Amino acid sequence: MGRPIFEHASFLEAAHALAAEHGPGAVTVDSVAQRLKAPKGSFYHRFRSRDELLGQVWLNMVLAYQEGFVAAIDAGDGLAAALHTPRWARSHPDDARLLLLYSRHDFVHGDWPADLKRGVRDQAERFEECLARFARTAFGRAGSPQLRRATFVLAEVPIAAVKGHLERRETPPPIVDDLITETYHAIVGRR
Amino acid sequence: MGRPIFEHASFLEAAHALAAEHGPGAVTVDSVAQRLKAPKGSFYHRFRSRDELLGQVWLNMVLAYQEGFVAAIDAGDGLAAALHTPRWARSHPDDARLLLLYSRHDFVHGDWPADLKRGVRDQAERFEECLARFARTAFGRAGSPQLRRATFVLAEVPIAAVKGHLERRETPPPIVDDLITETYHAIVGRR
DNA sequence: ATCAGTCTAGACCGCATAGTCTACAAAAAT
DNA sequence: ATTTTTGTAGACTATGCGGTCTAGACTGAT
Repeated sequence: MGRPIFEHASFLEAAHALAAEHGPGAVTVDSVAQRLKAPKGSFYHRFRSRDELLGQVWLNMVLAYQEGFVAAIDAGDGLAAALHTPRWARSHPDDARLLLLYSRHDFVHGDWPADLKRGVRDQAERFEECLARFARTAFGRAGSPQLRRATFVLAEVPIAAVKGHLERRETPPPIVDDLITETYHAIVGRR
Repeated sequence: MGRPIFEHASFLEAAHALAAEHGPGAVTVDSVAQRLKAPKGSFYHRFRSRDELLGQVWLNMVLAYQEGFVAAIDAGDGLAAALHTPRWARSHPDDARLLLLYSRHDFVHGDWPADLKRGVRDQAERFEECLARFARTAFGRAGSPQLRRATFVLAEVPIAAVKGHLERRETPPPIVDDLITETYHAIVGRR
């Protein structure tokens, strides 16, 4: 076998692992390279910057998270969408920690690389579209107060209910689902 | 007038202002000193380290926030305690941003200075005591599930409901209080 | 008046980190 | 066989930061 080749994906994996272990702040170009035993030059051959690396890591996670959420909304099941967060947190504890405990800005400080900006915008749009669709079916229309309610019940509450457990590195207990469900019924009614 | 004197409190104020404007990460010893036109030496004359400065800033804010919360619990008014967060966010938008949008660890990385550790612990204890007291009056006892419910309804939900607005630098609209109130009644019942 | 203690003043040091540069080795194209 | 391309290799640079150090000015006690 000839000289080693360091793949694009390997850098993403290494960065993801480091972030999961010590937080996104600990993901430095050197630490990533060191973990792969790759030289710095190889890194900068694949990535324009550290921001590009961490932006990709973040975007990948968000997209994976969003999939189940969008599917639940597509199926017209608002409660399932609300419960997607604790369920996903149980099956993907590392990603959940990174996504819910840190913010986008802990991954990429300042401006995002141009090509990723696009992906981030699309992702946000798709999410807002889900909220609007839910608001229409649950509340009849998608005006500002209805959207506000939708955000509360589908995003804010589920995330808040799960956060504390993620901080303590626990898998969210069943009571979390109860709390989310009770809140859901209180806010949107039973239908 | 003789040479200038740079007070302890001035450093705290400058640090607080900088944090409010650009986030706690932007509070560097140099930036604080520069804002006061004080030399670095004066800073280190008053503070052992950057961590001590930011720890004090954080602790002051938490204590001020907690006051109203504890008062509501003392008065036996759980709903008022839940609504304290949006109300306080309206009257202290800067502090609310710093406290709710960032974590303790964004102020002091790693270990806390010994003397502050004490304050932080006391603060956490006082808060948990409030939760326990509320759990007893609202749910009859303060077992693990009751405490979990108390945390949800008094802390997690109110903070989550307010966060998005703080991010956008809006004052939380009245609907936030509605959502918190509806959730409160759903979780603890009406009494 | 003198001395000790307090505080300003800012140059300086050490370290971590993002990013560059040049050299070279292997593979692919011609 | 020769040239070009691709990617490894890692020393080096630039920058920003927390923290130290020494010099000296002001203040209050004696």
